Amino acid sequence: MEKSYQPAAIEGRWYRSWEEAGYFSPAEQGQPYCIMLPPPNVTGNLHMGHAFQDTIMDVLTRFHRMQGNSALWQTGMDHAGIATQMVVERQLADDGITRHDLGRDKFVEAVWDWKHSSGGMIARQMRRLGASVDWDHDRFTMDEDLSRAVMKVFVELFHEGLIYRGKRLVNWDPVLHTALSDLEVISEDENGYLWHIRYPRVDGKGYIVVATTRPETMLGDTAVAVNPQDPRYADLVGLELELPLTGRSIPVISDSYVDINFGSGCVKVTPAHDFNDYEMGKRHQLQVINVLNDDATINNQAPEAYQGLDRFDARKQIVADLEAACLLEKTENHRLMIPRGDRSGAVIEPYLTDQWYVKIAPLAKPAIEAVENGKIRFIPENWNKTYFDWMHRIEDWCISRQLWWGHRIPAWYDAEGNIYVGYDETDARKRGGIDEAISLQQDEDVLDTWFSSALWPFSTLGWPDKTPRLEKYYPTNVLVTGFDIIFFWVARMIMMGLKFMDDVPFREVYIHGLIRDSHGQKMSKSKGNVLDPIDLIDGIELEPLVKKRTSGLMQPHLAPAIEKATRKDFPDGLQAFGCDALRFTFAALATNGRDIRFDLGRIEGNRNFCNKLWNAARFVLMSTSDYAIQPVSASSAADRWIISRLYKMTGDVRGHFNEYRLDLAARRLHQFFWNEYCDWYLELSKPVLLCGSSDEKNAARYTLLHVLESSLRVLHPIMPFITEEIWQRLRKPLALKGESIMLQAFPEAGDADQQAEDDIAWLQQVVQGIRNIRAELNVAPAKPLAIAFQSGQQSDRDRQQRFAALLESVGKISSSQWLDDNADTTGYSVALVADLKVLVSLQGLVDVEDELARLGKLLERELADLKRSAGKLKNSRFVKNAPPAVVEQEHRRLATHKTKVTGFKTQMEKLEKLQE
RNA sequence: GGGCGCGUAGCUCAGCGGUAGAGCACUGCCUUGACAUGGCAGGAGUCACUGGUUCGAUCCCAGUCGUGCCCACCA
Repeated sequence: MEKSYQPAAIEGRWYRSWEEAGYFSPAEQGQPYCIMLPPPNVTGNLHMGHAFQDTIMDVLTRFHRMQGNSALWQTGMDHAGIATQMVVERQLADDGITRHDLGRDKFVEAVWDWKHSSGGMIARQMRRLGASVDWDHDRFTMDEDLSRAVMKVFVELFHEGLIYRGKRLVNWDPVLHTALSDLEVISEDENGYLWHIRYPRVDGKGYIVVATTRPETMLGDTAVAVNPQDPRYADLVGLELELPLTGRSIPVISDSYVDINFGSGCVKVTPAHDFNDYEMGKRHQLQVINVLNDDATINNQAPEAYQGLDRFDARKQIVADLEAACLLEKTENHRLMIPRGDRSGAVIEPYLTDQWYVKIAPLAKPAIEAVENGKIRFIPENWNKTYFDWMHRIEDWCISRQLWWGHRIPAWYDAEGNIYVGYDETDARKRGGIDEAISLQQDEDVLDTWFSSALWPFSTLGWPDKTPRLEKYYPTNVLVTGFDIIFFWVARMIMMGLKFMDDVPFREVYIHGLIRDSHGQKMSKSKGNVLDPIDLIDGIELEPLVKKRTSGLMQPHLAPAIEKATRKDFPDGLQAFGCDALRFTFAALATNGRDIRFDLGRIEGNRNFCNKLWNAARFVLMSTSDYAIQPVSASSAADRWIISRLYKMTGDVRGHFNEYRLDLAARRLHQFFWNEYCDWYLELSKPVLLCGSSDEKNAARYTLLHVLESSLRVLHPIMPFITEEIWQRLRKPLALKGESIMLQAFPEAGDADQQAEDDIAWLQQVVQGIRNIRAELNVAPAKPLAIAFQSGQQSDRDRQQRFAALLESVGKISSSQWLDDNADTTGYSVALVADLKVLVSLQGLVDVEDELARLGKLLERELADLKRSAGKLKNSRFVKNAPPAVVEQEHRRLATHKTKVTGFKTQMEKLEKLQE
């Protein structure tokens, strides 16, 4: 074996071999266990969030696969309507063409071409991560099967009255020229103005002042509203006002929506361009005047002077014109929420159009109940509150998009505008009773991407056909996802699953945190703080990293700052840490419900852990390879101890995996393997291997191998590659059956061996006492020491005898002896193990004063503890009220501290006498 | 305006009713036949603040401050 672990050499090899062997396909036998991969966008690159999430899912899948379950991790990709269309349009733009130049069919063809040539990036990256997904059943939301599912759902919901077409205000993206759902609109605080405008009274008796943040919409005003409780305007209601710049006049109405205390208390009402005004307009039967085109320029409903102007240019012009007409009372700075499209970044307009909607209330009700009655459990639990909040206020879902890439809406119109819905035109005709003579036109729109994603848990398994896979794996076990798509995806899957499968899509939803950079910032291309998981695996030099981060920026002027920050944060680029170190780091950071600051220190430490594992294996193999190993049950205290610890660790890790506490599992594994197996057991095995009897040697060799092999299996879900590589090397010495660690059984926990645990705990205390003396008194670590024991119990004498050889080796002891209780110990340095004195001969080694100082420090600590224990026990309320076990424990502590205090004190007195 | 988090060692984070933990960083010693990506031994925290409940609070409750996120129609 190499002297240090070289991940690059083995990772790709093992992944290929697993995939070729078909190990990722679920086993025929066993309890079904299924996780749905949240399908990444086909345009996407694997980012840290994916890598984190994939690691969690892979750990769970491998863990259950090793328990003999029929484990399916369903993979696939999402066609991501808007995102994908934008990518391809941008490419066309490079050649100076628009999609309209190509026409719909040719454009869709171009998207498919693009998908086939460059849509597989994420799948390749997932392989680098070791993701054990079932590639044989890879799915894409635009596949024929899945499209059939989409059509069926649409048609059925339509004929049930749960999908309808309606004209109302939607969120309109004037750059992409499509409607968006509420969720795709991001509102953020931005700086703006509040303009106070005078609307003159038609009767010539002065004017009313209205305050607005959007003066350009006044062109579509059809009323001014005041609060009915507002005494200032009570007698104005019903009056007509002159709408400036338009020549129209509009009424004053009263509506309790108006806030008396905001602005002037008068609101201009523009039903066509504001959601609230639209509602108000309905209440008062106001006229709805749309003054915008679909690209947000002013249309011909407005005065000619403004027609064709962009809305923001029109705003400037209108403000100027009002000012010129002395109708602008004042302009104030004002913070307001600006809605923007999550893809285009364009300011969204409320816009009156015909769109398709899902009537959501009937679907939401059972979906709420499923969480209420525990059929679905959120982990951590508090997310169900977020879920309920949203589900209780949910509005009908706008599902039509004015795009070309996506599932085209299966609706046809005749010349009168009647609607016919069916799987295809023939079906639609049949259902509507229309013959060939009447010509029909299919709806031009496609469905929201999330419409097909909502069906993912059953469409990927074969629905609407009753396939064995669907039968076996639905409902799935757990959904692993980020909180950011609880509304977009999780809630909608629950609704659709209950509606069409009559059962929940998953029993648990594990919500993980967001991966941030080491400063707590969200990772994003424009911030230039993105880490590529593949770079963490393979490593990257500084210059290519800088180039990667600064090229292709939307705002190129940010490049210098990004370059500077990158050079500061990663002066040497990134080292190659390997996949297992990355995965282990993700697991260790996967704490419940908390965002994650990704810190290079952590992954470096875990890379070292891989190396530790590698070298421990190297040692074990070097110590065993030339021998025929006979399996034996452990007999020595050390052998029994490490097995007892292994059992404990295995049980703990199982529990942590089952509770989605990958962080605790990783921590526990690290602690066991490094601190118990390597630091203690390996060291304890060395003297046995060197000079034990042949039976003892065999037992030690077997235990070394056996515990290593079991640990590898417990580690495998988190670190698949290194565990497989080492496990393969253990097959021969342990005569293991099976081809791969992937398919081995996950170890079972077993009973603790309390006697062995007590024995080794004693030995550790003695050794640590000696080491402390050595270090504190500056005795060379390699210098053999003469040791004496004094006082203590019979059990101390027994143990000292049984472990003499181990003590000599691990404690670097040259000789040991027992002293009478009254023997002179002034020439010694002392460590206490309960009432046993471990004495190190000071002769010529140290200064008495140093020893006094050392003992003084220890004494001080014991005295403080003694005082605390005594104080507690003196408190009668404590003794009376605390549980007996706690009081008992306090008594034991007090006794121990007393013994130690006495021990240190007497030794110090002797030394002080010596000094005089 | 509502809701959800978070504030524990220099840093990143566990713990969440019985004497404060890990990794990294730091200090000292050590190239010991697995590993210097290492070993051994250390130093380091009034667990944000103020009250309350309790025999006992980092942990439970209330409030304050700081900080992050989500939702929401105040023109």
